[in-house]
Amino acid sequence: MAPRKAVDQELSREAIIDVAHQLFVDQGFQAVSMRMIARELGYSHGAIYYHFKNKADLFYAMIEQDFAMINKELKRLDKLELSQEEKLKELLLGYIRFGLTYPNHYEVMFIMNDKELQHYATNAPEQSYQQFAQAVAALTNQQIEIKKIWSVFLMLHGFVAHYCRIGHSFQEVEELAMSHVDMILGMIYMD
Amino acid sequence: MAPRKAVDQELSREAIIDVAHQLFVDQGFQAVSMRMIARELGYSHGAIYYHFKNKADLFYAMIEQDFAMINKELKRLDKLELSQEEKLKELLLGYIRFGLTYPNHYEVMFIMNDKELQHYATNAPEQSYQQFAQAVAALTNQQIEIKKIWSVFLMLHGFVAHYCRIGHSFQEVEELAMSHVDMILGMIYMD
DNA sequence: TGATTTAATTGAACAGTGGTTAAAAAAAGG
DNA sequence: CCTTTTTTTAACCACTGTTCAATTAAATCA
Repeated sequence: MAPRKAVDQELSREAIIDVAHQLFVDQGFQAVSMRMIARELGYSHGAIYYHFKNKADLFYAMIEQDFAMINKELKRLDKLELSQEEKLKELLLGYIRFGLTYPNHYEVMFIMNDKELQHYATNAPEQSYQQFAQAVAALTNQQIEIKKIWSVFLMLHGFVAHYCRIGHSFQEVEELAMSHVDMILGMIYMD
Repeated sequence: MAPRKAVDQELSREAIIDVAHQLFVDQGFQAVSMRMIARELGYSHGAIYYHFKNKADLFYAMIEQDFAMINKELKRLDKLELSQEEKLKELLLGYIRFGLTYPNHYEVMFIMNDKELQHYATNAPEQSYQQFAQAVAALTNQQIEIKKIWSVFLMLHGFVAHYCRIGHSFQEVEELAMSHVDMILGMIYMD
């Protein structure tokens, strides 16, 4: 039997998540196998089970990181020295940027409908939307209707969902995203 | 060996497509196997291969039907006796109505995402969009920018995709749909 | 230092799954 | 009766997630 690897090349949760991240983003949950991840890492598939209970456990450890990222993104926005209008614009554009920078996680949160994963992530989208809605309300001094915020959210979601699906990066569609956001802003400030 | 079934219950391409459609929409391309489809039909899995070359062939035949359906819907609108503004509103609302009345078809056409089928999943919706865009351009006397039409499409898509996912019918969200459409119309007629 | 314990890794094994093919069989049509 | 059409079934091979005894490097202790 082949020997255990030396400690300076020991496998870690982070290393597994990194590789799994690339593969999941590239091919989706179903298409990626534990053996593929292990092969990519240069380890045997059994080794992953020492660090993660199972495939779903690995997947959720992975997206937990990116939920933290959304919160960080919202806090980053709060600290910027901008006018309310500029902050609002940055919020909307930031939503698109996040969705297209982490398309797989966006898919899990707002698009994917996988029976196996649904048990874990059910209320996550709702929570995320609540944060978004509160930010929008604050940045418009509560002048905007609830219904309108919801429409704004769906308008952004439509953009991200589409370009997520056809696999475009944020850079590739940045200009379009900006014009999309401008139209939404025009609608917000219109009576 | 078990006998061949009597002719009055003969398997047909249509019957296979019907069952496959439900399963594909519910669970995605990868998660649905030829054996599952056959089991649901009450036939053995080999029988499907008499009617379709392989799994992808079955999927393509299925999606072709769906796109034919949306084109028919667009032509129906053209014949209505309404003003341009009313037609435009009916077009946008009709898009949502179609998506939520046939959520299975819509999901397969515009939401479902599978690497193995990405070529088809990007080209076919593109054609459908072109028809939609031409209709919008015509109903606004070509006064609307191309970019704006595309944004309108994505705004509608966001609405349909979301309520498709959580399984709401058109009736359940009709009011919200109308206010969503009104916001989009306001944006269209604004400079 | 050497012995022992602990942590990490391996690879075989299990119990399935998948798409696809092809020979055999039987119903239908002529 | 013979041919064609349709269906079944076994078989092939390459997968899958997961478990677990065996194995070995590192860490700890005497």
